[in-house]
Amino acid sequence: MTDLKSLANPLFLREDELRQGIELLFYAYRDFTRGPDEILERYGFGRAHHRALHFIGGNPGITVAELLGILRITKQSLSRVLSALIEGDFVRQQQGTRDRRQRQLFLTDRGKDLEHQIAMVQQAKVAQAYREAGAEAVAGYRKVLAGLIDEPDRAAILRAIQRR
Amino acid sequence: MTDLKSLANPLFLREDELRQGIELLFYAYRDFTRGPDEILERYGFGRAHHRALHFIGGNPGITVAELLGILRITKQSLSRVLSALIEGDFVRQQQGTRDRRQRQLFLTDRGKDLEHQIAMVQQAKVAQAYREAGAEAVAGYRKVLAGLIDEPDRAAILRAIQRR
DNA sequence: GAATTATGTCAATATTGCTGACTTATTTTC
DNA sequence: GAAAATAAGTCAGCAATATTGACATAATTC
Repeated sequence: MTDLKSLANPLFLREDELRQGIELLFYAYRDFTRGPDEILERYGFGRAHHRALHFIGGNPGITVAELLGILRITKQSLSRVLSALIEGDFVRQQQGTRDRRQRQLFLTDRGKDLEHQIAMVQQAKVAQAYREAGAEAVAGYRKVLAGLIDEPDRAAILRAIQRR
Repeated sequence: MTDLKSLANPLFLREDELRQGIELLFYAYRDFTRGPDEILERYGFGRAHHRALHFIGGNPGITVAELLGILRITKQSLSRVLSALIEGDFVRQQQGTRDRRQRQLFLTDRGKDLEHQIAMVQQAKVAQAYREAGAEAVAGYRKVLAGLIDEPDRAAILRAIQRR
């Protein structure tokens, strides 16, 4: 411990500790997306559809540009996904009130059902992990993940998340 | 439906708290993969190549089957990625010693360089988040992420991660 | 009125994943 | 020692998700 490793790293974060943190994120994300994938398959949808459903569900009236900013994909990629969701009556568009160029997005009842169905699976998984880890660990989990969000949007994202 | 809901919430974990935990994971993962992506692009590689490089680098001599089990993709998907890495002299194969059917995988010097280059970027990001959050938060982060890993492999993964 | 913005659309392409069928070499089992 | 199982590789085809660049329309802002 008082060896080369900590000398090489002035902040006492050993390389293998950091590697563990990185791999845990990989494994957790890998397994976290599995449940949703199985449900979505039954509707002919994929992960991209779920992300759209999720963020429209959590932000009713969100504009296309805002959604693009969250998902960090191109307009064309989102377009395909949104078209499918609108076509299947999971999402509806409404001309913006304050700016009529905008299309505000909302879940239909069907969309709410599907979003909720998937959310329950993910929430059950997170709830179980939270319960096993305890409240203090949860606070740490949130703190570290927040720190992994890139500036300069971190503050805005944290505000948006905690608004609800 | 009502069953799922109560399953998700037996310990007074409010839905919006769980949603926050879910979204933090999404945002953190989104930004966490950005740095690597930019480096990989210069080599004509993608995220899949990085995952292979990473786990071969961390587990020299890993077999194809073991790597498939970690990545949870099919043999054919891995094959394309592995072929490109071998072709470009980033990875080399060696017939297994204990079982000659196996091909053990190793990084070449070139592969180690690239893996290291990307690892530095990711480790810097994690180190910064760890520093900002503090040691106690880091423990919580790890505890919750570990809980998100699916059984029955969780214990084996945790052992493998901590072996180094 | 001109410039900018929000959205949508077209065509082409890349990456990453999938399935199913089959082969070869090797090890294990009976 | 023969049969079965296993590890790996390969082929052909397909699907989801992403990309870029160019262009069109409508509405807002300057």
